Amino acid sequence: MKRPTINDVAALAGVSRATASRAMSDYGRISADTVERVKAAALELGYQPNAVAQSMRAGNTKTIGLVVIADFTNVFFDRATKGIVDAARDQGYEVIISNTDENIAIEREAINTLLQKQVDGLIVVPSTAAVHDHLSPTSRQNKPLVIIDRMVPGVNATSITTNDFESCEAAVKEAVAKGHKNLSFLIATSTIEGFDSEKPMLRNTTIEDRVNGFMNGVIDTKSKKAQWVYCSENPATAEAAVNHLLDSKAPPSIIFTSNNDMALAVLKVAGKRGLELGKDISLVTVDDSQWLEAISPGITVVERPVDEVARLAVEKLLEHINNKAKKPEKIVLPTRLISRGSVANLKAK
Amino acid sequence: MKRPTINDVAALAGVSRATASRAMSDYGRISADTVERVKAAALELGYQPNAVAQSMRAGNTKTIGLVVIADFTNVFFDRATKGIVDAARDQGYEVIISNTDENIAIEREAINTLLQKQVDGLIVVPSTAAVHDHLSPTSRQNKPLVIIDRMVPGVNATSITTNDFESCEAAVKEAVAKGHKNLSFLIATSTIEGFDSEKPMLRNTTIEDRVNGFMNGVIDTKSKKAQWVYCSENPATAEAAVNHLLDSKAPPSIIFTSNNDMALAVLKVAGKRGLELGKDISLVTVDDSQWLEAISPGITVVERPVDEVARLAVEKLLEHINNKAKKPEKIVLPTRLISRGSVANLKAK
DNA sequence: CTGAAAGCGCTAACAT
DNA sequence: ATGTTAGCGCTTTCAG
Repeated sequence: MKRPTINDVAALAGVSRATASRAMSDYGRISADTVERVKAAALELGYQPNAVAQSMRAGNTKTIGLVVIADFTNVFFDRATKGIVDAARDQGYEVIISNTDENIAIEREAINTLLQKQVDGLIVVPSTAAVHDHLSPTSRQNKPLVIIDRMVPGVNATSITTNDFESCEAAVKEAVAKGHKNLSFLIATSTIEGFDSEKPMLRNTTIEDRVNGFMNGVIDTKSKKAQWVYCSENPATAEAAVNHLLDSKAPPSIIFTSNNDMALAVLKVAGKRGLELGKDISLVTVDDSQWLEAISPGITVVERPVDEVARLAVEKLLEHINNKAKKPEKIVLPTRLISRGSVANLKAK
Repeated sequence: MKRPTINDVAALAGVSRATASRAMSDYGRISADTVERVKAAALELGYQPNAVAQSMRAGNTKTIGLVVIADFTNVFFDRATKGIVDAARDQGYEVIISNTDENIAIEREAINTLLQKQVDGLIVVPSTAAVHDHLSPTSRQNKPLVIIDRMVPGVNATSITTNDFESCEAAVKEAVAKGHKNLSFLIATSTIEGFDSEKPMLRNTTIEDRVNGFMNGVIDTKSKKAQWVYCSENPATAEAAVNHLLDSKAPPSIIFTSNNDMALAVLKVAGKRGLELGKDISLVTVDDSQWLEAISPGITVVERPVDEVARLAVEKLLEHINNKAKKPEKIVLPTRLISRGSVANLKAK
């Protein structure tokens, strides 16, 4: 009743298990006749090789570990996950997934567990740029590592990120060109409670990049009025922050949000206040989703090449695993501003 | 430069590797003194147990395989995946993910690979109810299996599904109560090309369940006019199907869609035609997302308890893995109709 | 309380 | 062309 092993196959075929192994993997010198007999025996027994034993012997598991945060308000990480799983499978690798919920302690533990399970490499979305001792070559047993979505300065590993700066800047410029003079920015960050106009420490380079892009847009366009609100990721707080903006003395005509959590808050508040999107209030966010395009008006967005990020992450990781890669690379992929109806053209009036 | 093994720890601590192993796992009779010395040695060397070797010995991997379809237009599978990964981790299990894109050949292969990797159990979203030889106890080496989202009649395994029938029926009744007399149904199915009003073979019980729920609603409310369109999952085709409905002699006042792909098509077409949702055209769909609630008007939806599905799937699977489970169960969880503004109240006029 | 030895299933040197 | 043997790293009898 137990799974057949290569020994059973060998016995049935009347050969030694070394021969059986050779026959199954088509290596070494072996007669076509034997191969056939062994394969027939394997088929008859329903033999399936035990990958754990193979890993034990070979010293590799053909498995990579993915440490990621799950986020259901944008499809970036979901699509990245799918992209990575699919790309890995194409190369004969499976993926073990860990979700960190952006918690560094969980991230640490996840990486540890993955290493104990002997993954051949790691793809990580680091929860913070501030702590990275657990990503050092020693901590990761010299296993290859590719960091995606965010950079972690100080870690000697390949990273695949996106150039959010430029498109965020472009978004501001476009809004100003359309006549928006009173701008506002709603930035999500887990480093504070509630919301505040003071810029706090930002935990990751991606958000920093977006903020800088927005900022530069403001400077370049010489916009006088620009309000900044940094806000915790809590939905209720986000709505409060939006209300705060709209209740200010000089309410903004447009809100740029750093992610879709914040954009949802804007939509909700707009709905409650009866404000029409793209008319009474304008909105720009980051990370495209199908629904952002489908609703009316569609929402203007900074789109990031998530499939490309995923594809490259696997490609680069495997290069390192197979020792074909030299030095770590810092790859930054371009983003794209997709203009839709959520930004009102104030000049047309 | 190599990872230290238990032998290295034993050597450093001056004990046999059997003793070292005992010390590390706190089992058997062993002096507190030795335990301390061994653990100190382990710490000094940065010893991490090799889970592959442990699996080899123990005959289990503390890993489960998840075979799922990725779908970015609704969060059901994404959230299920997260729920499963998190629940598994709580119990000390990791999850290897395979995406099938609803392709039976890939599903077969994925299950096979997972079994070769010696997962302790499988959670599967079967791509079709029609084929299931690969899910039989023999094909899966008698490894425990839990099927989610859809039932596969004929497979002897625990399944966790949702009762979409009732809420879909309720949705129709509510719409009729609001004065809708001309109903339409847009059902996604991968079993046909293009779209058609003839009911094709449906590949899974979940869609079947929704159709039956809608159908029963029509019957119960004695609605005379009801148009049915079965449509391939292609976005362009879906839009064409919506246009077809709206261009018919008696255009429906409401469209019930079987999933969010179809709902997006309705939104797009409505946008292009300048139809206002919840006024000129009404919409009900299945599977809630944050954006369905955030936009104005919100979209009425049949919500399924995805987190509960995930939690239960892991719970039941582990019961089977630990031999605590008796017979396979067919668990059906209740769904809920969430009414929002996308269904116009025609009687109020 | 601890050590020696066996063995999980596999493959690659090393024979023959 | 095939068989014998060793060993990947670990845990668990079995002895002592």
